[in-house]
This record gives sequence, structure tokens and C-alpha cells, in this order.
Amino acid sequence: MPAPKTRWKRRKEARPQELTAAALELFVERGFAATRLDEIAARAGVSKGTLYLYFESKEDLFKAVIREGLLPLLAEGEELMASMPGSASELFRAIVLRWWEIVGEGPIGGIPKLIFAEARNFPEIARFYADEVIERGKRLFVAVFQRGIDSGEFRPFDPQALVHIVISPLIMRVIWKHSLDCCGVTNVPIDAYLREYLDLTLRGLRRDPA
Amino acid sequence: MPAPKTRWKRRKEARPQELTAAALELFVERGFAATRLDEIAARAGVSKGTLYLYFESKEDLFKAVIREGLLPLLAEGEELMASMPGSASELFRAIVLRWWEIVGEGPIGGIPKLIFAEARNFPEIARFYADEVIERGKRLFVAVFQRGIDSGEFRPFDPQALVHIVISPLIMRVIWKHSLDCCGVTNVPIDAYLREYLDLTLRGLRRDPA
DNA sequence: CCTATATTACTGACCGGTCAGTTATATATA
DNA sequence: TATATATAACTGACCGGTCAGTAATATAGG
Repeated sequence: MPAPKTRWKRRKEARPQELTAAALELFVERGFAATRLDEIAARAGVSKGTLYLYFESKEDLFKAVIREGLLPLLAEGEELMASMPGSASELFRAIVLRWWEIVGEGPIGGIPKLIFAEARNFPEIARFYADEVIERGKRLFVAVFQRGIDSGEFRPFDPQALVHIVISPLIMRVIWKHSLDCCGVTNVPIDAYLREYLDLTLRGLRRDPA
Repeated sequence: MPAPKTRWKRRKEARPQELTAAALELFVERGFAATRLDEIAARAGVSKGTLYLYFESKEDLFKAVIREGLLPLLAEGEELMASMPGSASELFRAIVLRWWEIVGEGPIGGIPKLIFAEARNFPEIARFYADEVIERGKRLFVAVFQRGIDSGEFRPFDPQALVHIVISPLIMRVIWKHSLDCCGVTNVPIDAYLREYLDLTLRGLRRDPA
């Protein structure tokens, strides 16, 4: 096995993706301010100078991470919604479980924590996230609620007023996973958590037995 | 109007409290890493050197802030619980509303965001918070749930499994207040939020009409 | 096909600014 | 006056961002 004869390769296409991937991991682990560009570059197998060939500042890189991580996710979420028939309860259940599969298990799940933690220091990021992610996510759930209300499956309520409340336990769970979980502070096992969450929430939403 | 003839006073007793108060505000606003000790000292009307007479490091100050902010709060919470008669629903409602009064409106409410944001970088703080605050808080709600289950007011369920889920919307609300709210990203008005939260949750917990 | 020349992705040392923590000095109070 | 308390100038490490130079690749001419 000969030692590699080149110190590095030219890989213009792959670099940005590798850099945002490394950045996502580190930003989630340490937060925006505490993450060093040297370290991101090192994890991507590249030097800090190279990073500046592809992104014009640390904040620009941060934005790229958010965009790249979330836009595909949102697209998938919307396809899922459109293609799913059945009762509102089943739809809700399916969306929640799929959401956990993608967000809960993947590295993207670190983004909510990142956003809430850094929002005050980077307001324009927070607003971007609010417009592109939170607003679209809310529309999805509001549509599900409305389907259930229209069909008489759910009691009549204002879907807008309940979205935040209903999805809080999901967001909190993913924040927990990327903060306290990492310090050995455990939560209820995820299976039980999701089961009980769905049960509690659907009981709270369903129509009163007249 | 004469210039003040003394440049400063000796106020050994008052300093620590003034410093932790200033530190709480700034840590909540900016996060731990982004807060400058110079600025904390300035806000407390003192110099940075003075700060080091009372706290041995930035992290030590951070711990003091957490301790001082939370221990009295927990004490009050427990008194409240003990002194409150009535049905489990009413007890739950009262605790939640009182909690919002204290935590939601006061500066202490910034602490949860701070903890989740900094947990990975300061694991020993996270563990302290978990042991002293989260565990005690959970005990409170578990006791309420148990009262409701025993009296037949709530359906039978495992209180431990539901605590996290049930309190998530409260924690999320207070985190939101100290992050996205500050960037103009609004949430549902708090009155409606609490009303709908209580309604949804109590519907989810109550016994099935046989 | 070979090699000289041009191109550009990439490196890593460096700079200016920042900030936690220290210390020499000054002042208030007993 | 003695000393506890407070100040402010200082230090040294760190980090985002820059840039002169280097090495890998593309290509043109023989």
C-alpha cells in the first residue's frame, strides 16, 4: 500500500456539500458562536481558506446550512400531505411518525435547537426560518385539523390557535435530544413518547360524544 | 448640582445580587458565550475586576445565576402545591396559571432557553438543572396527575410517561418568548394560548365517558 | 503522445480585534 | 492609619477573515 502521492485533490463540486454537512454537525453540537471555522474546515478535510472560496462569511455558511437542510425536508412533507388519504386522525398519526423518522432521527433535527438558541443574536436568520419553515409547517397541520373538523371527526376549534400547542411536544422532544440527552439526562423512550403523545392529543381534539 | 464626591461605595452585601441580576438579563438576551463580563459589570454599575471579587469565573457566575433564580421559584411552587385543595383539574389549572405569572412574565423565564442552548457546552450545569429543577417539577405534576387518577377524574395512565408531553407547550412558550418573539415572530396571544392549552390537555387526560 | 505553459483549487501563516482573567494602584471606611 | 473594597490598565490566548504562494489539473504545441 503506497502512501498517497498527492496531498489533496481538486473537488470543486463536492466541497460545498461537504462543508455544509460538517458545519451542520458542529453548529448543532456547539452552537453558532462556539464553532470554529478551522474545525469545520478540518472536519470537511479542507483548510479554512478553502471555506472562504465557497462561502463569504461564517453567517453565510450558517444560512446555507439551514437552507440545504430544510428545503428538501419541507418539499417531502408537502408531498406526503398531498398523497395521504384516510381519516384526519390517521393522517395526523402518519405525519407525526414520518416527521420523527426524518427530523427526529437525522442530523437536521438539531436545527430547531440552533434556531431558538441563536434567534436573538441573528434575527434575520430567525425571520427566514419563521417565514420558510414555521409558516409552512403550520399550514400543513392546520390543513389536517381542518379536514378533521369538516368531517366531524374533530370538535370545532380554531386550528390556528392550536397548532403551536399541538406541535410543541414534538419540537421539545427534538430540542431535548440535541441538548439534555447529550449530557445523560434522559427522557421517556421515544416509542412510548410518541404513542402517548398521539393518544393524548387525539383525545383532546376529537368531537365530544354528544 | 455638585459632582458626586465619591467615585464608588463599598457595598459588599449588595454586589453579588446586583451582579447575578445583571448577568441573568444579559445571559438570557445574548446567551452565555456572547455575553461580555465587562458588560455585566457595567450594567451592575461596577468594574470587571469587582466581579472577580465575588465570583471566581464566568462559569461560576453562570451557576450562581441559575441557583439564585430557581431555588426560590421551586420553593414557591411546592408551597403552592401543598396549599391547594380542590379537584385535580382545578389544581392543574391553578398551577399552570400561577406558573405563567411567575416564570412566563418574569426574567427567570429566560433560563430554560439558556439551559437548552448551552447544555452541550456546559454539561455539569445541565445535570444540575435536571436534578434540581426538572426532577422536582416533574414530581409536582406527577402528584397532580395521580390525584386525578385516584379520584377517577382522569383516565388511568402512567403519570411519568405523560409529564414531558403535557408540560412541553408551557416550556416551548417560554422559550419562544425569549427567542423568536424578540425578532418579531409572534405567537398566539397568551390568554388564548393558555385557555386552549388547558382545554386540550384536560380533555386528553379526563376519564372516558363510559 | 509528450511536455511546456496556463489555470485554479487549495494551503497555511498571518493580522487585527476581542475578551476572560490578572494585577498594580487608588479610595472608602473602621 | 490599616485594610477591605474597588478600579482600570494590562496580558495572553483565541478566532474570523485575508492573501501570497503552492500544487493539482487542463490544454496547447511539437
